[in-house]
Amino acid sequence: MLDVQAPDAPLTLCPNSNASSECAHCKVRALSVCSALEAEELAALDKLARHVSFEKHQTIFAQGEASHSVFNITSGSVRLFKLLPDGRRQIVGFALPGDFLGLSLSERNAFSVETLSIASACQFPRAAFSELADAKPHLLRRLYDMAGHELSLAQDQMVILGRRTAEEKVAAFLLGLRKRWARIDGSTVRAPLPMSRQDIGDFLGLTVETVSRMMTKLARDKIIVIVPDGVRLLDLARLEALAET
Amino acid sequence: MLDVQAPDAPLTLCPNSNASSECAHCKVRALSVCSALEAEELAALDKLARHVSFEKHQTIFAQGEASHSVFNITSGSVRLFKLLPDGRRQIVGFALPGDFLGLSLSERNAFSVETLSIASACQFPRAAFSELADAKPHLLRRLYDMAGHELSLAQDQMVILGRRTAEEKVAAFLLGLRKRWARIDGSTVRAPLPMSRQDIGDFLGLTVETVSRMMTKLARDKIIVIVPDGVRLLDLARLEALAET
DNA sequence: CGTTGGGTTGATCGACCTCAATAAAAGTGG
DNA sequence: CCACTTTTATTGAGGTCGATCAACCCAACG
Repeated sequence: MLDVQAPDAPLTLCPNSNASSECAHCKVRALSVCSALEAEELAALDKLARHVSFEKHQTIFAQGEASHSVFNITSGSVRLFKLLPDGRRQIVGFALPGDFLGLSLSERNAFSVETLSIASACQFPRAAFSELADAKPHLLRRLYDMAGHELSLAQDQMVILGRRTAEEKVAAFLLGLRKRWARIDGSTVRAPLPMSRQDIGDFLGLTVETVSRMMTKLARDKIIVIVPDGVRLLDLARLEALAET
Repeated sequence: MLDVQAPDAPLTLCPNSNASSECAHCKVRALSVCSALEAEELAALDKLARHVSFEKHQTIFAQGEASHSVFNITSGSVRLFKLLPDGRRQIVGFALPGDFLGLSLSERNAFSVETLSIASACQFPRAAFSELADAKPHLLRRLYDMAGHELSLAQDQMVILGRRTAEEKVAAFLLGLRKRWARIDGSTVRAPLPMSRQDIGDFLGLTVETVSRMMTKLARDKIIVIVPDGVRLLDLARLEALAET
């Protein structure tokens, strides 16, 4: 895993050979699938890794296609979504640096993934990765724990989608996102929003307009401040009261 | 795992010793976590298993409590749900025979589980089960694959909750449930509904009344027939058209 | 600058919720 | 097996939250 946040990182595929011994410098390693692996396992992973970079709004893989690779996001962020035949879209998640794409290792992609910004990732061939998981129980356990965590987040999202009002949805979304950013950059009140209002709406089961209205309502109530590229959470207590679990 | 569907099975905890060598007779083995395990692994699982039975509407475990056990449902069915402080409820899933409860192996239960009918299960101590998973890579891999499958179902449910109309929700629910019953009893058009309309509503993000109205609408349109304890799916094609992925 | 892709705001509409009544089913005790 | 209660399901009438439709704003960018 390269240090992909170097400003001059090329927007191209890097040859596999470049990836070796780069895990040691990886900024997201502590957050990602690679954490808590032994040296030998990390080395084996390293051998499979190929570092890739993507432009803004580029498709990484598409729903329904055969799945060739799994990815570990190293910089930037992406949206995971499902499309209905009539064009309705449900975003099933956003992946931030350190997040893993392809936990379910299925033959076909269950959703599409597009970047929200320029982004980079470690790419692993799916079949080889699956075999490595079978050969390295620590890795498999790590994947299992991550899948359990994702499952739990998905269930939280079901509550949000099924039983919360528009205002509660937006509050819960902002809190959840801030929490995830906190792991990455330690920020405590800033929540960058690399995704559009439309994306937020498609994640929360709302329209753009409703998301916008709820954001301005939260801002008018002095609970958040809308800043360029994100929000600042002013009143965590009231935000949590709105999003109460 | 006992043959729990014996009509005179007592509604009590069975001593651990009774469970040994019973996996061989388990009716749900082919469907459950136990499938695709080697003899030695199955024996190790068997040693941890304790067979338990539950009455109708009994709580198996509750949201927020420390998690002591994981379960494999052997008969009957249960609802998995999350409660908000104000009483709103979101059902995050129904478990049928063969389904596993506790995939995420977390310290605290993320949801509550209640039976919908009399039910029975194989109970395993969580800590010992987790250790066994680390010791038996086949078991771990099986758990991982099941978690990936559950995650995929959860994402499908997000689409249903976020982007489908009431009628589509009910149609998708009935189709999904029939598919799951088909694995168990091979039935092709019958979908038993052990859960109440309220449960269905809390699963789909609807009210009881709306569920009832949509069911009668589907029945009026000759797409389903409402029968005691369930529905019969008359027109799979039209039902699938409504639920189209 | 014009154009384009968000984002915000307002007015109106409708799908689903709420409240209420009734019906049907499932227990329960005699 | 039958009154009686309790629970669950259905149906109707009316209200509301969020969707829809439609302007308008604003910043980025060729």
